[in-house]
Amino acid sequence: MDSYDAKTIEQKWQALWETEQVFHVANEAPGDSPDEQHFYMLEMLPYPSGSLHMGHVLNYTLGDVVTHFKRRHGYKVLRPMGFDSFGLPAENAAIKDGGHPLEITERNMEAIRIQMRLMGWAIDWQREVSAHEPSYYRWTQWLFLKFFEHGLAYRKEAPVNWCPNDQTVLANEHVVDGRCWRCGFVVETRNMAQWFFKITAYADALLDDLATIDWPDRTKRIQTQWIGRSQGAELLFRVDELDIDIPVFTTRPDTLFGATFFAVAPESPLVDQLAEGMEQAEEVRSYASLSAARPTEDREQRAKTGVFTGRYATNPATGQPIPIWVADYVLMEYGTGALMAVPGHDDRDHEFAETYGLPIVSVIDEGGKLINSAQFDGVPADDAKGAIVEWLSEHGQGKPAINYRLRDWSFSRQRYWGCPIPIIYCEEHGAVPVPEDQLPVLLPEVDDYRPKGQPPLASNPDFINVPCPICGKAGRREADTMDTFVDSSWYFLRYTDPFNVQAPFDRAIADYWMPIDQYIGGIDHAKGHLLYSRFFMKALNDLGMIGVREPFQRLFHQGWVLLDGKRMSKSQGGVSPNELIDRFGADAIRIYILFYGPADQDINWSPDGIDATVRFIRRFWRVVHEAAAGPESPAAVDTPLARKAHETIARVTDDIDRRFMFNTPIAAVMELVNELSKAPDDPAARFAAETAVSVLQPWTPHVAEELWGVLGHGNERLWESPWPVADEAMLQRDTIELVLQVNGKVRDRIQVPAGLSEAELIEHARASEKVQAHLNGVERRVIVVPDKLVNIVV
RNA sequence: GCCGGGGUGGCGGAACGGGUAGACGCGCCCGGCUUAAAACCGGGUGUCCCUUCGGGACGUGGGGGUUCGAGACCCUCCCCCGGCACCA
Repeated sequence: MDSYDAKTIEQKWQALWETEQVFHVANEAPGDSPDEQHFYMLEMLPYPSGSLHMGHVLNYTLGDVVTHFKRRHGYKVLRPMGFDSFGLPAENAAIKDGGHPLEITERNMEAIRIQMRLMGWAIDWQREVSAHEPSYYRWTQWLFLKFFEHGLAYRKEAPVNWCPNDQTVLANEHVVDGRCWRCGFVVETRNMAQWFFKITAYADALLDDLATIDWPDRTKRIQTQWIGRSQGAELLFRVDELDIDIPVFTTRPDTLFGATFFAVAPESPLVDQLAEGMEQAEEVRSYASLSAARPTEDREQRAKTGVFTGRYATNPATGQPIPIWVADYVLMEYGTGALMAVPGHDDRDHEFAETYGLPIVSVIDEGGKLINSAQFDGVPADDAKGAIVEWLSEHGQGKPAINYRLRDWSFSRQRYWGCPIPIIYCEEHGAVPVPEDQLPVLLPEVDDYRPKGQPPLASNPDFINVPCPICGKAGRREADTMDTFVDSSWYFLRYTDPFNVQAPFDRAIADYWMPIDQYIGGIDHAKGHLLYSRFFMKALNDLGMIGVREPFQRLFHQGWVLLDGKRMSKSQGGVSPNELIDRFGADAIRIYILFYGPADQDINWSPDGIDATVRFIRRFWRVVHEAAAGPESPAAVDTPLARKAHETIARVTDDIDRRFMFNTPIAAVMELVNELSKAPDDPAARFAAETAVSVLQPWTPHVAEELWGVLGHGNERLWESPWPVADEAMLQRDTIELVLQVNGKVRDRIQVPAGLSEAELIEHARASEKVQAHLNGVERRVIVVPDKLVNIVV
């Protein structure tokens, strides 16, 4: 017996897998084996800003176990890999260290490919896709044009989030606590013409379809809250002097009779209109411009302020005039930018009314019924909501309405390293799409891609100055590039058909594989990537390009690998998977990262225990070799060890398949190996060894393959051998341990034959001396759980 | 403020439908092998008490409850983590 040498074994099998491309799956010709079971396994693709860290190792090893498990159940498994290769980190690295983003990106990609091969992950490398390659982004541009054509991508001037450090606009999803999610700088609001995807058109679909997918509740909740659907009403408040009706959104139409003033956001275009011609016009305008300029971040911290415009609106319920104020607690971006203020039933309105001495009227009593509300007095508030809206709607002053928190996705970025937006601006024709046959619009070389507030592409005249596709007169290309989240919103579709030069993907092929059966990635993408991709899918479905409406049928979030309490990242360094592979071997690392605990739980990184994993593999190696030296196990051998082996098959299978547990199967195999080492002469020893090797294979594909050969299966390939099936009969026990309790306390444990009647079990219980010692008193009751326990209550 | 997740030995965790708490592993202790160490092998290891063979009490963040029986269910409090947040 040779001693276990991870490096030699791992190199040997990795070389074979690569040479024979064993993890490649081909697309069937249309009509071929339509009944074949297939499975699309995907983990979120890496961002090549450095090499992989232990968080990736966890992510991709999880996917790898599922891949092997499904393959060995006869599924045709698509498990591709690619790179989210456009984006700021590569560009920032290039600016910092010199060099070109392309060079840095491709260098990192190559390092990651090498790491992935060293880990032994079962990836179909023939389908590799990278966002920055023209063969890919050509289709990102093409999809953008389709969206543009159908009004799903549009350009408008709007207040957007500006990161002063990265010198670019950010989507709402990437502003965290008022700061840039990448660099942590406080985000400013700027008015800029920007490109948006009309994700709000799908707000309801994005909410409703959550019911159709198997996702963690937590993630669904994050998306639900982010979309923020509120049911309420739109009510009109008339300003007679100006002959206008101002709409407001409210979720509490039942409190309308208590609306004692009206408030408008400082940024609202109404401010000018209201102030015009009033004696306090100057005061109002300067208040509005001052408070609008305040960073949103501290707006909520301060005491509420406001100024009276001198105008009045009519409360549609009471017919009374109520003063119109401009107030900084009114948000332009929510509802209509104006609100009816009900100080009696809203804390914020109350605070404002106290500050400025405005009337406070209570319209709901302690019993939840309306008061001071004319004909609605006595109506329960919940019923009054509908009743009041209905009453108003008869006069055209209100209607039911739904409001969302979700905003359209702003995706233009004033940076270099991204997908160019295929639009040409013409004085006469406006934003003109680049004709399809001229795609891709290649990202040109530029000398200086440092952020200067102006997009770097703007300073490249050869790129910018092009004729208008419609009239041929001088035009200008769009100089912004796309958010990288556009690239990653459809990459999983390209994997299905990566070489297509006619279309981003063939619908029949994509329909065959989609939706993704199992997606694995970090929960940090809950309201970004995972929402954007769902939007893309729905839009593509509506455009007739794909047959499904949800991209990720089942979703799992791996936990974070923490180093000193912080998430591992590439920049942080510290733990290099390469070094660990070199010292301990990939199989040991794979087991180590999955044995730590449940996969959705965070891991506090510590190298303690890696030694133990290597020790286990060595022990496994030795015990299997010993069993291999012994005789073949008879076909239907029935010994305690054989039963343990069957039980292990059942446990491992159930743990992966039903429970998505990856740590407990390792423990189950360890138990089997422990028993095997204690019973080397058991006739089932060889069978037990084969079982252990076979079910551990998804975790340790290299050493398992090697040991499969040692056990005499050298002509087979374990990675494509059927998953073992436990014999039900062998899972039945003929004796069981009966727990004997008195008053719910365990007093004895005895071995009895399985399947005894209640009376027989009670008889056994009474016969126990240890039970008898505690039976001092009147027996009141006996509880029997068949084949499990007897509890005598005295 | 609103919504949600979690708290089990010295440590990571197991216990899946209310039925043996602590599987498996780390660490530690004892022993074997060895000139020695490493490696490896065997045994022990929740806390406390009965000097013992054996046995007993307590024990899953605190308190209370339901139940023959609670880590699991209910109420309440404490602590940690996440999402949303002047969202009308």
